[in-house]
Amino acid sequence: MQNVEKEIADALKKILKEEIGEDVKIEISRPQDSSHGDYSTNIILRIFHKLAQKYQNPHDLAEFIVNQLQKKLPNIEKIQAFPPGFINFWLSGKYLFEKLDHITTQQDNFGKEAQLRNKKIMLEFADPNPFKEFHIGHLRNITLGESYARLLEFQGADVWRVNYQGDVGMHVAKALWGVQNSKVKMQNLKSKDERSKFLGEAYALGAKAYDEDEKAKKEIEEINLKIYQKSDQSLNKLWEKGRKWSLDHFEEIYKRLRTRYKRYYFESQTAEPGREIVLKNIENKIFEKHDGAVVFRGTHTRVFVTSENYATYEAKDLALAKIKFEDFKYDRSIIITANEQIEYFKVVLEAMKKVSLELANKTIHESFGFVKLKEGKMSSRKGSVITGEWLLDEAKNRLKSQFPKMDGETLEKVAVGAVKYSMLKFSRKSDITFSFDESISLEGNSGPYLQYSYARTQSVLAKIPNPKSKIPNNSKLQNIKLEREEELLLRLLIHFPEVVKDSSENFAPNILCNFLFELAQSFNNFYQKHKIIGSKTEEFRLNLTLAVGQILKNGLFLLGIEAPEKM
RNA sequence: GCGCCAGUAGCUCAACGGACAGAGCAACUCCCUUCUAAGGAGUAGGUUGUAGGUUCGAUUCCUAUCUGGCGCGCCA
Repeated sequence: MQNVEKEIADALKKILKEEIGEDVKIEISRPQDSSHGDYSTNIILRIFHKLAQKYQNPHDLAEFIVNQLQKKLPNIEKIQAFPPGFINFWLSGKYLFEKLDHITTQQDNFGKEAQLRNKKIMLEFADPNPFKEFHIGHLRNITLGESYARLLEFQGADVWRVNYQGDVGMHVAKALWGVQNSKVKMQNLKSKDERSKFLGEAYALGAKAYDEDEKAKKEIEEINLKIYQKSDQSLNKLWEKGRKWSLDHFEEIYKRLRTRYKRYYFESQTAEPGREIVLKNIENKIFEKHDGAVVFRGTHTRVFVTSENYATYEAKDLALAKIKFEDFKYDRSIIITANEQIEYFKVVLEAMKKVSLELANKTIHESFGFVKLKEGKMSSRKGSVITGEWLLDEAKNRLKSQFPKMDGETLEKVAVGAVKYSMLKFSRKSDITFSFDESISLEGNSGPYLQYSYARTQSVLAKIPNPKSKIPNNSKLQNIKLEREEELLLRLLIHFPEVVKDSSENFAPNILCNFLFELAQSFNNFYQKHKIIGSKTEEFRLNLTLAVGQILKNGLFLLGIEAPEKM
């Protein structure tokens, strides 16, 4: 199908070039208010200063351009200049009906683009640390990451989802110290819940001791070194056991969240090569020795190898980039972490630029905001953490008490959908204040609202034996006089591909959330006012319902949320 | 101390430098003999932290200032 935005932009570009003798960049957007048309541009206001001698004001120029454009755009039936100088475009009925047809034909592929075809993208997200809890910050990370992966794939990219987990380092040493000094016996713990809870408590114990007790601090530092060197047999065993417990637990969460990783990377695997990279580059002055440690002087100074001679997170990341590239010759490598690592990555990338310019240029750090708790503070060192699993279970329990008859599968889909949506609907970079009640809300701008709207479309369609056979041809449709609600819905539907593209390019699932919410609202309004089955225009309305259902399904998929047929 | 980010309705958040600053929740009115009421229609709620500036136009950009969060050589 033709791309109307491009048609408009090209036509405008040509006319403006004749007027001012140079190329201008034209932006076509969807007006917030539907009374301003299906597409709009502010280009006249932007370039008016160049033609101020020839025209009285921007509106006059806009009028002139509108006249030039008339009849040049086959899919546009009305063009209008609006003060102070906007130009607004309305799509033709023919185009709208063709598009509707296109949606129901394309089905699950509707909205797909080929922008990123043949592009290999490495996408690292989640990054929970074994021995520590999978908390709601990780939940936001994994939810954003999975959605981003799907958005990129929808644009044609070949995406490798990878997960980098810190199985060595001070946090592990603290947890192991906690294990050794805990009264609880590991062999008594049978269930996965008990085990992950125990590890969380052990970490809290170790972290507290590290801060408050000099002797414990020494012991923890020793444990840390022993793990790096793998020098202590019994400690190794403990480490392997705890590590496995954690990873098994994480695996269950990934499954519930419908995320599958292509590769797992571990810090135990990047530490040594990372250290080597750094040591190798002291002589050429990229890194420098200072107070026994090896540091890099960038925007600020960071330690890459400690005076105890083990690699820090910084050094490990240098090796990770290399290992990743050996596995998958990526065009782009994206790492998703919380905002607090922005400055950290700035310096690591500065160092990487000197060590390996090629990899550094392909690497992008994308961050997201902190998840605050409305109900109180969260701290893993104090053991007062809301775990991802707890939240999912809590959502499910509350749902169950409200809908006792709902089957287990749907319960899970809706509960997970509610939690995921609550992480996606806000703009990615801003901190969010997280509330249980809102995160598992079923009303308003929520995951379940979208799922419910989808189920509603399916429920209507299920009443008709074969709704697809009821799709009329276009010539028949064009004589239909549309109701207000139908027209608004139809004119909204068609923007889905643009929204997906926008959402993908900016790594902003919230844009898609907002659109889907608006769409569901518009459909529900239509549904409330007009009877679908048995109406005079039943065929058209079924077709519209089919298209809405399809877009909700595709959109929810891109958010990583499942769309149940029934609720 | 330095740096980064943010302050928008009672609450939680939207708004490529654009058109009367929008939603959801909470409050108040209505709508189930009708395809799913997890729904729909409506009312009320704002000097966008403060003071300047740039612009045809500023929540958005700049400067100052206040408040909050985060980050700053041996954690990850």
